[in-house]
Amino acid sequence: MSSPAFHPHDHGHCIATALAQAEQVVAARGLRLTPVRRRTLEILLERHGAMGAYDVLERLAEDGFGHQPPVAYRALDFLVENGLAHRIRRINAFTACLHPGEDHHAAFLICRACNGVAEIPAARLRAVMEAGAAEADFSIERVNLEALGLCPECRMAEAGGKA
Amino acid sequence: MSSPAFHPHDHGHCIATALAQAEQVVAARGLRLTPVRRRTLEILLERHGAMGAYDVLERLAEDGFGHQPPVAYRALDFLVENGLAHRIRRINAFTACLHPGEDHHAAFLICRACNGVAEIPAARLRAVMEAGAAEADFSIERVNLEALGLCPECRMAEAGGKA
DNA sequence: GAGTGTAATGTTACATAGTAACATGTCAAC
DNA sequence: GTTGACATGTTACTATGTAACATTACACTC
Ligand SMILES: [Zn+2]
Ligand SMILES: [Zn+2]
Ligand SMILES: [Zn+2]
Ligand SMILES: [Zn+2]
Repeated sequence: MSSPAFHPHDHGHCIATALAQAEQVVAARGLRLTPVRRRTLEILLERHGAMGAYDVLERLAEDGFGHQPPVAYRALDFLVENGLAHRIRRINAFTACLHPGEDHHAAFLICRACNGVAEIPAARLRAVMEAGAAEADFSIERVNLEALGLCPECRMAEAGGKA
Repeated sequence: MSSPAFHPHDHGHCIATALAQAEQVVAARGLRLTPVRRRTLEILLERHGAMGAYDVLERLAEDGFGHQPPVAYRALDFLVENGLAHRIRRINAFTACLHPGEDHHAAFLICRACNGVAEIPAARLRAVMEAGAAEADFSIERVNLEALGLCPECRMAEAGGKA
């Protein structure tokens, strides 16, 4: 199964399974998926896309949660630390993880036009990276593998716009 | 030759060749390595490390250049656009490129303790990334391949510190 | 060698992103 | 019902990055 992110699919299914798995992960670790945290995850799950912390915050505020940056950052950090979301450094944004629980190394395809994000498996990438690091006697702790470009839809739109 | 960045070496040589190559690249493109730009590159070249734009700016200001952020960002952007420096998104910083001119895709090993940065070849990484993108029908324009961890020296220091 | 166009530099002012520190609330355990 | 741990909220601030515009340097023309 390749990433459905950029293609039509039953996204309700994505959301349902991601939430269910999130519950499990959190329970297994003896942590709590509190209202803010859950809502934050739901917001991220609305699209296969990335959202800035301040956009998330705005949504949370609308829902009656706090209005200050730490409210969003704390929830987002919680999700990231527990593998329920990923941070996309390239665009200072966050995206929900589609298959939390599975200990995976992910890479990201980021559409510069629509902020869409697809998560692709990165086991091989990680391995190659580790090999390079070994040669330099460097010990890797975290990796960020991100590609910026155009998703199929936005590529069409750009090509069409020129015509 | 593996990356010398984290090991003792004749760094004057790194600097000299990088500057010479920079001159060539810029001349070949009909651009100008003006004083600010050159000085910015020299500052980045002082170490195999990453510097934030504001740190660079401070140094530039000391040398009599402007004191405002755009001064640094413009010079840095020029260097990045022409392959003379790289931007490290993970830590919002910039690092000099060690072999400009050669059209290369680089990955970076970033020491979280000393901000040291080693550039490693990323042709294979890029290829794997492209393969993943192809499956998702995504067209890549730029990639960021970064690993955070500890360089050999800082790893020793940390291990030693515990003892 | 004055005039003109372009690139580069500089400035002000602002936008966006992220965090430290502390006060308050919640809730389970004892 | 008190304690302790965690979660939420706030204020206030730091850090990073840009838009917009004024000024300067310099090549090129006439
Ligand atoms: Zn979906
Ligand atoms: Zn798109
Ligand atoms: Zn060197
Ligand atoms: Zn180090």
